[in-house]
Amino acid sequence: MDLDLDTVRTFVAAADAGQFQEAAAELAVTQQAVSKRIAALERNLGVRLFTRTARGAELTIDGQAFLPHARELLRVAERAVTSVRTGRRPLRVDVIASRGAATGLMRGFHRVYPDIELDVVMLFDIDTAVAAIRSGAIDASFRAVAMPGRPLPEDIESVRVLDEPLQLLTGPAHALAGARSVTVAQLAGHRIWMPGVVPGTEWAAYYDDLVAEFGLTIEATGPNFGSDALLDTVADTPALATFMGEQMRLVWPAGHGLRRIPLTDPTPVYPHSLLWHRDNPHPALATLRAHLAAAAAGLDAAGTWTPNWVTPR
Amino acid sequence: MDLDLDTVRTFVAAADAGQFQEAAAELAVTQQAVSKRIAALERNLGVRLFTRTARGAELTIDGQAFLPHARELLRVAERAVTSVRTGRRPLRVDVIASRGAATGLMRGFHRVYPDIELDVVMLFDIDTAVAAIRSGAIDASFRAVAMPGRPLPEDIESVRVLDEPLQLLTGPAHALAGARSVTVAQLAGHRIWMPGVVPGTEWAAYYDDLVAEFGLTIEATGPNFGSDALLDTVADTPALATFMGEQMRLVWPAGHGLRRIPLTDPTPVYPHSLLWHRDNPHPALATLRAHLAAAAAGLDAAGTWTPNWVTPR
DNA sequence: ATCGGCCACAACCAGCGGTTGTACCTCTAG
DNA sequence: CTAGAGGTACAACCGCTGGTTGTGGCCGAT
Repeated sequence: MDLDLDTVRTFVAAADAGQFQEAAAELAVTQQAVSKRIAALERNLGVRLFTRTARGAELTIDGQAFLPHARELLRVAERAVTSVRTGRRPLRVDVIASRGAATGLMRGFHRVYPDIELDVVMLFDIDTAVAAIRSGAIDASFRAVAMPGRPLPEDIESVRVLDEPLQLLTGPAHALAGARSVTVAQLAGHRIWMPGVVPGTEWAAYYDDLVAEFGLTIEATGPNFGSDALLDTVADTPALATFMGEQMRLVWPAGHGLRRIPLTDPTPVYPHSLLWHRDNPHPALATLRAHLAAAAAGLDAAGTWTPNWVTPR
Repeated sequence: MDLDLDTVRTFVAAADAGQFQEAAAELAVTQQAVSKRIAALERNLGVRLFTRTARGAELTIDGQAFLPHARELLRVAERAVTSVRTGRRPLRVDVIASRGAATGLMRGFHRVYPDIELDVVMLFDIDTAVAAIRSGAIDASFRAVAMPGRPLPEDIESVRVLDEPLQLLTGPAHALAGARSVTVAQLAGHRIWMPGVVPGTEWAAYYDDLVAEFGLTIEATGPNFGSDALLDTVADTPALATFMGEQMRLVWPAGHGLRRIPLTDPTPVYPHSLLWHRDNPHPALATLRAHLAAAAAGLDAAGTWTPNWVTPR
């Protein structure tokens, strides 16, 4: 069984017209073609959709039930096409990780502006994102930090939109597992494991600064086998802990007793910025920027830490 | 431009597999067929969806943006097909008029149980509805009243689920237009116009009883040109008023100054009942009945009027 | 440098889905 | 009652879409 959108369109036209002939005229085909399409659709679905009368065709109950689904199908097909049509396409935003803070911000935006069509993609790194912004392939990008000593191109604008506090993630047997909160100084001497942090990226620079300033021990070695494997290991290893953004949503392994512990004194935060092209005329981009600016106005930098090279607020 | 669902399915399979060969194997076609389908899709959309590499094909940014729409399209197509598949199909409910109280009840049900799939149809009269319930073409029907002296067949069960108060609808120049509420007795001598009430139906019987008991003047004559025409006429004719269910949502003609005036002493109510087949095993039907029973428990019959032949509460 | 894995292009062919022509049904008008 | 209008279905025909097999080219790994 496979629906054919042309046939579905024919069905909707016939249902609206109340007869095959008129639908055929609208669709610029012969009445016989419509008759055959509907017959094929009915054969495929295994139900009768119209009762043929002397002055047309009217929907059966099955046809009535099918009609809204058919309309929805055409709507979705239309949206799918416009999602890749250049010009008046949905706002296309790149987020850094599907469960991170950027996704949360976009969800919040969508709640406030449900009528603004959005497409979300995930690019590999900030260089790809900047190139995509310049080429117009995307309209905006959430990036955690700017690289030290490497300013953005002049035609790319950016603004800090969210500071996401870092939390410590430990297993139940970890020495700090019972703490309600932990100061950064207390972490000295504990092993912090951050696999998958690629040297040379903004993340590596961020943790390098954190280590240098507070004398932590961060092991960035080892390949990233995915967050599931990371969580399993942390849960089972009393001597290991890791960092994680406060808003990161996890597929929480049941019964592992993992703890999320806030960091204080100061609280290291991931600075999230929105990047876009100076000349991008997409109307929804202005709305997004205004929305995020309003949301960011409530941020409080007191007691937080970031490397000194990040984009200022 | 017209999407082909088979092609879209191929696109999703290729995106998931990361290469055309594996997608081809899953779809039981040759690699060349997949290649041609994707090429055709890209040509139709006017964008490149994959970048071909030596070890497969990975999504472009456009491809990433298109992917969720493609998945959605397949989901909707799947739902469309199941909506007419016998067995495990969505709960199919007949409502008496698209903007009436029954629709409101179903919306409330959908809010509480958003995961229960629903299809709503509108049948012509109670006889059609009963036949459809007995044949299994629909699972339940909202009907306003039972006919006097014509009990439901034994295999059809029903329960009162809502009493919808009647309101008076007048134009701005009507004698009662300024009233906050109107007693039924005050209506004596005023012309109430109810075009489109077909003699012999439950509606006709309802208004016959109302007339007989309170001495009103109801004109049921004339064809029904639709609610728009009715509203226009009522708005422009000082001597005319009509009845309307409290929950009826109207396409309110702007600037016509129409007034909805509650009726009291007593308040005539449309009794809405849910009808279903004794032996219908659809699990969602039990949920709907329980939901409506809970909602109906809060009804208060004090000060209301119905004909004495309606299904008791 | 060669091999393996993957995608694209070419040639071919079956069948889907269109067209025209016609039959049949039903309601209505004379 | 009959004839005509308006609507749908069936039959025959055919072009083109979309599959197949065969083959070549590209890229990365050994």
